[in-house]
Amino acid sequence: MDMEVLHCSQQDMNLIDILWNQDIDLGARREVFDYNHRQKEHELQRQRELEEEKRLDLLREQEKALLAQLQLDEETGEYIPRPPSSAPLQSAVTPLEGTQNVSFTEESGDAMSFDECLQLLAETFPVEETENASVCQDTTAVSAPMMSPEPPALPLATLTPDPLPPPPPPTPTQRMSPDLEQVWMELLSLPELQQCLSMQMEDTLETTTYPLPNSPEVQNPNYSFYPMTNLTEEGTNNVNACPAEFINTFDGSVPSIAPPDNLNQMKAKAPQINTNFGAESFCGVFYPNAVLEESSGPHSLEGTESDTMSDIPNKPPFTSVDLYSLSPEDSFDRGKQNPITELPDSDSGIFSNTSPNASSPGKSVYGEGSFLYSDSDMEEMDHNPGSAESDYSEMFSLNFQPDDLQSAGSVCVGQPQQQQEKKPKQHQTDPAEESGHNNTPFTKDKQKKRSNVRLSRDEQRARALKIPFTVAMIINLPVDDFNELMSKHQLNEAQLALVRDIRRRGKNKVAAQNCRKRKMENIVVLESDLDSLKDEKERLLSEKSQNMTNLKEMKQQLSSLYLEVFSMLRDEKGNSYSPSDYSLQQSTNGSIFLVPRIKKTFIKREDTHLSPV
DNA sequence: ACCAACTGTCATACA
DNA sequence: ACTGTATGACAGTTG
Repeated sequence: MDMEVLHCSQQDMNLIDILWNQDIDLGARREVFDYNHRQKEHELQRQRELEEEKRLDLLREQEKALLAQLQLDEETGEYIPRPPSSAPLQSAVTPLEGTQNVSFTEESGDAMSFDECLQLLAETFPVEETENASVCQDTTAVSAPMMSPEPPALPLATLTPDPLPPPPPPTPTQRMSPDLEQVWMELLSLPELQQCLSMQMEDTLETTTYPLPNSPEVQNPNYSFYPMTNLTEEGTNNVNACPAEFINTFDGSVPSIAPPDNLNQMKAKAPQINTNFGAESFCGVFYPNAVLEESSGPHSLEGTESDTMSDIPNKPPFTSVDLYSLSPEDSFDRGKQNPITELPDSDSGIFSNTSPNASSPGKSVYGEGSFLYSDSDMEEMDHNPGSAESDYSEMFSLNFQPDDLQSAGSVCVGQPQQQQEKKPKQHQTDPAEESGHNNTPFTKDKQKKRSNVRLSRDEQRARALKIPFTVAMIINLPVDDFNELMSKHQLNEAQLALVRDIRRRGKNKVAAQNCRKRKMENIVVLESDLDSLKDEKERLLSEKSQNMTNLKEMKQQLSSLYLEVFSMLRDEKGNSYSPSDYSLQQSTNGSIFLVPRIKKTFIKREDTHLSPV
């Protein structure tokens, strides 16, 4: 294993060094370079995983009968043998089954060739799966720290040449012998296998990318990618860690990859980012010259690479400013007090793109992710009608307007023009707002402008009291984090009061917006109900009219029938009864009586007898 | 100047 | 008790 890592990394590092020496933009080149390698090795890894899974299935069946010691597989729900070293391997491998199966089933055309490759691999390296499993375990163990008994990943600050976070101690089978490694390399060179791998890579590119320990940048301790990979893996949990270079490139986008339920873990790990990483430590290495450029200009890579590549613009936030635990005052000053550095180093620097789905407007669940939004991101979301977050994008954008202004130029991806308009406006209106006067409105969106005014007031208040946090942080941090943040900094009473007021106002503002939104929705619903009720009323009236018509017709028919019956009645003398003198009445038992009308008056007075017909 | 709509804020109740 | 949310009411801003 180590040999393989060293072997691959040596080649890779040579290439990298060449690129470095040639002053090539490593941000792009490296990705392509590493990407291919990663794809290939990733495919191999997956093949090994699959093969190992098959082997493990056999072992399970055999050992099930033999071993009394059983263990419940968390993934499959079935009991599997628990050897000292294989048990964690199983649990580490099984999570990948789903992806593998999907990938295999999808490529029906090359299934045979791929299976052949697998078969060849299985026959050639019957024991190597464990090594591969260790790799996978590396990923899964970190991604599911709660589930795995393995020790946590290495401290991020600990940069060792060993790319693997400390998985369980390597067993003899986990290490690849040089011979096997050579065979592996030969296998990799097989055109057929490469074709299969390329097919697999296309699938995995869209879904997942796994970090390979023997990737060059990981291998080299000088590259700070690896810790970032670890970090990301920790944060993204099951999200299938991205390649280190990707993660490094869009550190800010990582949370967006993570499902909402992973935000908590992200949040838990966030401080480590700050404490263990200097932003320049890993960005400056790879983007010594590009950091500032990327932070101020559109990215050529955006849109040309994969979807995840589009998140590159989010890199500057992390590169320039830490999360809130990193000297907030510093970031505050940089973001607001220094107009020059405001563009790249604004508060939005601490924001990263996160799925807003994880946050509900009515709750503080913006939590980590919400305040990690950059305003430009929020604007993008606002301008993206098709996004799922469109419902809440307004509120978010309102929340983060101050950062929007401050960071207008920092991540000017989509609307540099508009943001450039906003920024000078902010500076001009700030003094004006103090006097209660507002200057010309530049923003098209009145809503945004107002929120800007409001939040800029709070910003100014916070600035006046030297509150070392951003308004967005104050408002959107969860209670625990907020309290923790408060406890970390010695704030006087005025500062505390202001911070809590800002938080209260910010939350209440959102609540008011929600309330009004609901109110409007209720009005719409009520109007709709009113319309439907009107329609119902019309329908019922029409039905009533129809029923009246029918009733009238039936009465007429009954009257004619009545007369017809009367015309057929005869007395003893054969004379017909006069309808004016007699009437027909039906008793409860069904019998019909001919009742003299004259006697009706009688009936009232004296109960006369009725003559049955 | 007036007005309507929008928005932020406060006070209060409630969970 | 604290925090967040909901909502009515009020005031400021804006077109």
